[in-house]
Amino acid sequence: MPKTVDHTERRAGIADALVRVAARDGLHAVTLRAVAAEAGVSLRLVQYYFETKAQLLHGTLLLLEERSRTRWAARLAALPRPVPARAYVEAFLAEALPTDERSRAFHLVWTSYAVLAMTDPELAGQPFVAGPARLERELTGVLRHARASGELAADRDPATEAARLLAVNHGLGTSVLVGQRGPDDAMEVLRYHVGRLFDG
Amino acid sequence: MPKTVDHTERRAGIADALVRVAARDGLHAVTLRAVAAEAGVSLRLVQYYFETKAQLLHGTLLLLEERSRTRWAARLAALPRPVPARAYVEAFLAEALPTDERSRAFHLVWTSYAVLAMTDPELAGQPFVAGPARLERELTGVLRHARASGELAADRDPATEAARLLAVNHGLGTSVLVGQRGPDDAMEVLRYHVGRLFDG
DNA sequence: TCCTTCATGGTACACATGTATCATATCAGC
DNA sequence: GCTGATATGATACATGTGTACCATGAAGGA
Repeated sequence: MPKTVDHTERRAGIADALVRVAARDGLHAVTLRAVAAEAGVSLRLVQYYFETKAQLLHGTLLLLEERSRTRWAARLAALPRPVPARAYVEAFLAEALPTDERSRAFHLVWTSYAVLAMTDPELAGQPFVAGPARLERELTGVLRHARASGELAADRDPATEAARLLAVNHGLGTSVLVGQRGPDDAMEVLRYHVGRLFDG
Repeated sequence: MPKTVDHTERRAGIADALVRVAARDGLHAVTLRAVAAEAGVSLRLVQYYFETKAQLLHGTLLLLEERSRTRWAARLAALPRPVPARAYVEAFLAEALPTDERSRAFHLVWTSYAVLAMTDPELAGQPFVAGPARLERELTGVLRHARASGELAADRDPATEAARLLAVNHGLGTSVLVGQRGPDDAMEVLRYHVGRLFDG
């Protein structure tokens, strides 16, 4: 075998270019040629590493989800054990809000794709619904445990509280993305919410 | 002047066709020809009543917002005076969740357009950010008044609570649109939230 | 050394889309 | 009844897009 190129790395470079284009001009502006130009490669190369456009998008989303999972795991590892529910929740919220540029790009691409999945049953199955659903289950478990240990008040419903947390988080994220609110203001509201949750 | 046709009505018919196409196939599938076919008119007619595609989208969004405002006013008119804050909030939440098919189409189009506005500064100005912002101000006012009258606890911050309400509402709306949750479950969470807000 | 396979460049093709243009029927007003 | 503006039909055009095809350099194994 000749030339020997790291496909994973090449694919990551192209996927990053896609994310940059999408974050700058929107997902509708993501064309094979635009991604190729942004990545500094030829159109043919994008075709070579991702057979089709659907696979390009799919692969990019998978990469984003994997990185998100990694960051989340790193945050969790930095917490004391056993993990206090409040620290867990706050770590989650700090991760799931578009604060810096990278995070903004991530959430923008994700949200755009979610909107596509709303009408395309082909896309609906994949992790773009399952990811948040999984997070919600995990959060529910943490809150349930916290309630059992007395960290959370007994009259709180873990499942509903988890749904509420994800909902308020997503809603604030959207308001930041559209420029209605700054990340700091959004974080303020989230802190208020968490404070209410644990301190009543 | 000949023929005399009601332009407003014609435009409304075409705009409705656009909403149907967008709700069924997504905003990316909204093409002049698709809208024309859905409306049962020729491509030329769509061009005639909306000079350009941007104006078609813009006009449709304006129509949707006007109708939304009308429905909201009707709900408000049905409430007893002076309006109890809790009733006001519950009316708002009942309106702002994609329950039936019409509401789902409305929210889907709105969300899709909001995603476009995230990267297109041309679109960012229009009511698609101002609408929710205005609602948030109104809600803040109602909650402030409620706090003054004792209907809302004194340790609640009206502005933050309003932001939180809109955020959780939007987040739940999105989860319904992507099929993660049914409208009933979402309404359940909202009721829980409102209950917490007023009853502690 | 040669040859097969990988990596990459260039380009053509079919198709959809927004917009512009030409044509025509219909009817109000003089 | 004539006329001119209105409403609508049909179609052409330039452009962008995803995909397919052909060619070629590069390098490791026989």
